[in-house]
Amino acid sequence: MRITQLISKTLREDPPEAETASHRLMLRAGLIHQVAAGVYAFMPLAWRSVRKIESIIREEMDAAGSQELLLPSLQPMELWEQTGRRAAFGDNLFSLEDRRGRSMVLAPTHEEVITNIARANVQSYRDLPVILYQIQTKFRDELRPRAGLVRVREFAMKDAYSFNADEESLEQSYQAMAQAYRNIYRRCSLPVLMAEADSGAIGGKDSHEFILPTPTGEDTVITCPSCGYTANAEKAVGAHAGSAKEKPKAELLPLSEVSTPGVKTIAELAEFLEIPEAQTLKAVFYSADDQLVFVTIRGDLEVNEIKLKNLLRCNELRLATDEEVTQAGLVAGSASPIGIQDIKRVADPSISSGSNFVVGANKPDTHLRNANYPRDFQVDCLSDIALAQPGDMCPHCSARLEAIRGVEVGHIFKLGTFFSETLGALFLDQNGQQHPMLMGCYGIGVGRLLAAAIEQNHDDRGIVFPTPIAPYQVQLVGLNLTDERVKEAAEQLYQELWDQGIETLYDDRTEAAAGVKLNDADLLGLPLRLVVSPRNLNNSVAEIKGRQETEAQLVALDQVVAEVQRRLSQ
RNA sequence: CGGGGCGUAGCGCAGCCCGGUAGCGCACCUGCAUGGGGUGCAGGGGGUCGUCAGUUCGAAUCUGACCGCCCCGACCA
Repeated sequence: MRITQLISKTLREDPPEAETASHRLMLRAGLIHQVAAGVYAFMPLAWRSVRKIESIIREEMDAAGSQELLLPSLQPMELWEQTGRRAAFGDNLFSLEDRRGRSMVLAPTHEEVITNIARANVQSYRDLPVILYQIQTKFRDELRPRAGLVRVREFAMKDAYSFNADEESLEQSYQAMAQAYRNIYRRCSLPVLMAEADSGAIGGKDSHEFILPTPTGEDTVITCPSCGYTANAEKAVGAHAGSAKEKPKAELLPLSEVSTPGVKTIAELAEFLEIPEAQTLKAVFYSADDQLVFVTIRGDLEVNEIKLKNLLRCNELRLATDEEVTQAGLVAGSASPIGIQDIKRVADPSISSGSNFVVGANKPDTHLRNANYPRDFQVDCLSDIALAQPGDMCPHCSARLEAIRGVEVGHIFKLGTFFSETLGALFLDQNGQQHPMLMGCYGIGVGRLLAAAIEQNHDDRGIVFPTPIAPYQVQLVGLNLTDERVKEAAEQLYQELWDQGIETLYDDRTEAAAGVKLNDADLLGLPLRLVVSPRNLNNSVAEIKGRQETEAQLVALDQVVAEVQRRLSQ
């Protein structure tokens, strides 16, 4: 490919809207073009990378014994109502009407359709296991697209679905997919962490996320530097500092009121009374599918809304509004679990990890000292709903946990039988007994993988493409192409490289200054750069340099192709 | 949906307060020079000023409504 034939241009300056490195560099290098919020066109260079990533994914999926197929994106709404996922996805579901007024969905994922395909084609345990996959565009009307290709509304995704007769077989499929994922990341030069993850409200047992660590990531994983325990913060279990094991229970003192004028927050309360935050209990109010829930947790901890949502089995969970709280007769800032009866009460076990806590009195400007569970109040449900924090103790080895930000570049689930039961995907076992198939699903975002690869592999000059996913392997730069000798030599090299099957991008611009060309080469970041110039030509050499090397190597012109081949095969 | 910001040439921005010929940089076109890290000089093309309505002799500028985009939060199989 010749740069003079390429449609996209590079930008000299950083696009101001781009906050993350991958977004900024992809715009500057002319890889992507935004069409709407969270909707991007892939320009020719990026598309070459995407196709390489897809090839890697296909190779690993096929090697793991799964088969590719193609599924429709346009699906009837009824399918989504059958499984209840119209409500589960809510406004994230893109929907439309056809000319007859039938409601249709632009599929955000394909479990419903694939399960129906399994139902129609699998009748016997002899047909199992089977793993199917697709690489297709999916649609999700995200509240807020961001960071270029990281969170978008239309995106290519590889989704694989396994159908198994029993748990053991499901575990095998799950492990095969996990290994395929590790292979894919390795080939894309992505050092990912495999983290235990929340499996969502609908069924599911095991679930793991693959996280690429980066400070600009939108996910947080909690990890143990000692034993390697790694989990998404939504899922992670941490033993909080100052919990019961460390502190023997003090003698329970009688409840007493204390005046706390103007004190609203836990921080203010702790400061006012000169006690640690862990010596208080915090009240938080949620609306779970429009039912008010009173949550109590130790003052220094935060509520993990995912855990709470799973516990309550609700579709929509949000903080209650001030009106809802007041209407329920609660006093925000001084709310108390003591004396609450008509409201659903949920608490974290941390409320019994000490004694003689300070809580609200449900009277303005007043709190109570020496509250103790269960002496002074009861709850409907006591369950771990706390957000794990760095500094907590690892549940496996008791080392201190750390927090890492990252981008989710893959997610695998054991779905269980939710879809197969709901949609009737049944099979007969050896004994003629009918069972729902066990299912797993395994997703990887293709565009996000490209963004993650750039996020991980760049420097202050531009992208540093990993060779397997670089749009081209070599950037051939001709300096001063008005010099006929240079032009001839460069053209000849260009021809020879392609003759040897080496994907080469040739900067054949005659008018661009040397600095422009060299900077563009660094920005695009192909693995190897070849420079042909009058200076080199006088000595019958060309210059070869790896993207991350500081010194170029001089190679005799007739040895250049061999040297390129040698370097690329390393 | 809450908070903040922005829509003027392909991109980045000024002009708007104080209404009166639409401007700058990059990019693009022509010519000459230059030729190893975003080079110089000269000339040139390109804009329904987001949309609609209103005020006015006259609106990029004032008023109103709507639309879109970005950032933070909530959300995220």
